[in-house]
Amino acid sequence: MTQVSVELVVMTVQHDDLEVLLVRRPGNVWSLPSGPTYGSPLAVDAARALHDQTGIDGIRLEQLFSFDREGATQVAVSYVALIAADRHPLAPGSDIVEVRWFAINDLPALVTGHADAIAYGHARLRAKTAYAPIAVQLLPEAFTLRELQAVYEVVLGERLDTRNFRRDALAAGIVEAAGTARRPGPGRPARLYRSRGSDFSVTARERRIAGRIAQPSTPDITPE
Amino acid sequence: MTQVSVELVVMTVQHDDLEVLLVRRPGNVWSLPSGPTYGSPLAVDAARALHDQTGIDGIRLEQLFSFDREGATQVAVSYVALIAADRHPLAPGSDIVEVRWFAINDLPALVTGHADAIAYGHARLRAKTAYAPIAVQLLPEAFTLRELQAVYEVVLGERLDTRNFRRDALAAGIVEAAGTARRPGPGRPARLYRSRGSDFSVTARERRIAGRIAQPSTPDITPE
DNA sequence: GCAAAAGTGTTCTTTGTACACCCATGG
DNA sequence: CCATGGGTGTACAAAGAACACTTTTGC
Repeated sequence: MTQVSVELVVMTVQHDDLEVLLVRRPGNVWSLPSGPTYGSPLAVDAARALHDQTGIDGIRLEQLFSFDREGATQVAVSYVALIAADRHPLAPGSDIVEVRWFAINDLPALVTGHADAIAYGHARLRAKTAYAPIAVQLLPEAFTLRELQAVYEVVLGERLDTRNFRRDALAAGIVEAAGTARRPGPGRPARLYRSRGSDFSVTARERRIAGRIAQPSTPDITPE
Repeated sequence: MTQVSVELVVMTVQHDDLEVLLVRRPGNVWSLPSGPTYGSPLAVDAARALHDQTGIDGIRLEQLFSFDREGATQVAVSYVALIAADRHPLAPGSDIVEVRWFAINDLPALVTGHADAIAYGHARLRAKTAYAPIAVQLLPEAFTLRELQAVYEVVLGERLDTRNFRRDALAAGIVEAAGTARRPGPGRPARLYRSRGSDFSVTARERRIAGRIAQPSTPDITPE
């Protein structure tokens, strides 16, 4: 009976904030990019919807949750992704009037249920922080440790201690030195690092935060 | 286009082993209990399939993953549960020839993809161990700490240190004393405990184990 | 009195957290 | 020479891991 649709929670770090990608169809409120399935693998259908509606392509998607919303006749399989906004110019698709990044703490009115999906996507992202080198994919090939830390702080929504962060990031071996930056303005020039693509865990406070992710409000079934 | 089905990874601890519930339809190999959707909330449809095929009722389901398997025209939304086998007698449904618990390390030939679903369900269960009082729902109202430890050991597939386990379980405050057991055979009689329903974390090795759960092999989409 | 299971504490190591000052540069 | 941002180390607290013997009972 039930039909399947896909929807995407695509996030970025920009303007010192975590932002989500939203689209607006003519005469509608904002919503997550979403679309029907065509019988390809779901993730392929999701990638297609994303490409058609926002112009974004070639990103890694991770399945998030399948929502069966009150009164909906469809099951929406959602995907999350974290990308570098500046490497993915936006191009609204034909039935889309607007595509835009919104700060996750300052969302516009949304299609029912999409706010939940975003919240859950954010939780998943925070959780991954504890064991995956998430930030690295957001930064240019070479970056400073302060930039890396800034990304983590935005994703976690929490200030990190610089000394501990550096110690942990270096110890985890995700980065290797790559020269020295020559940024404009005053201040000592920073060292540059590049990703070593290995496994990561900034084992500290992130792990605590990561621990418990409740499922979104699909009602539990517990009769009697 | 795509249709939705539901399937269930229902687990128990029995015979010193973690077991999964499987069903067999006439002329078929074993499979997870599964069924179509009827437009009710998915979890309700899942509960119905479980009840119709196995006779099991009234259990708490948690969404696991949505599988879109190679060549399948359906998306299978899977659910996990952990129950006490002895409190749920099995009653094969009308189109089922056999319902049985199988040790998770000794599964029969299965419908394609179901082994993955089981493995992922097991991983999820292990992960929950770190922060949820999972074992308590498997034991009778009053139980000994050794019984509780045995459940954890089976779920984690790992031997735990008795002294550390007791310290942590008591410190976590999930159990309270409830008299003394008088089990047959030699040996000092054990104290009984009952669940206090509070939150739990046997914070030790479980957390390490819990950390990383990779998604099952839905192929990642990463063009270019 | 011995076999069987229950119960109990301490030490060491690792991980996490808090915290304040000097360094290199541009203007 | 000062404002700006980069970089560094140490001490304390908490959590985890390892480890062996005594107690209570049935037979």
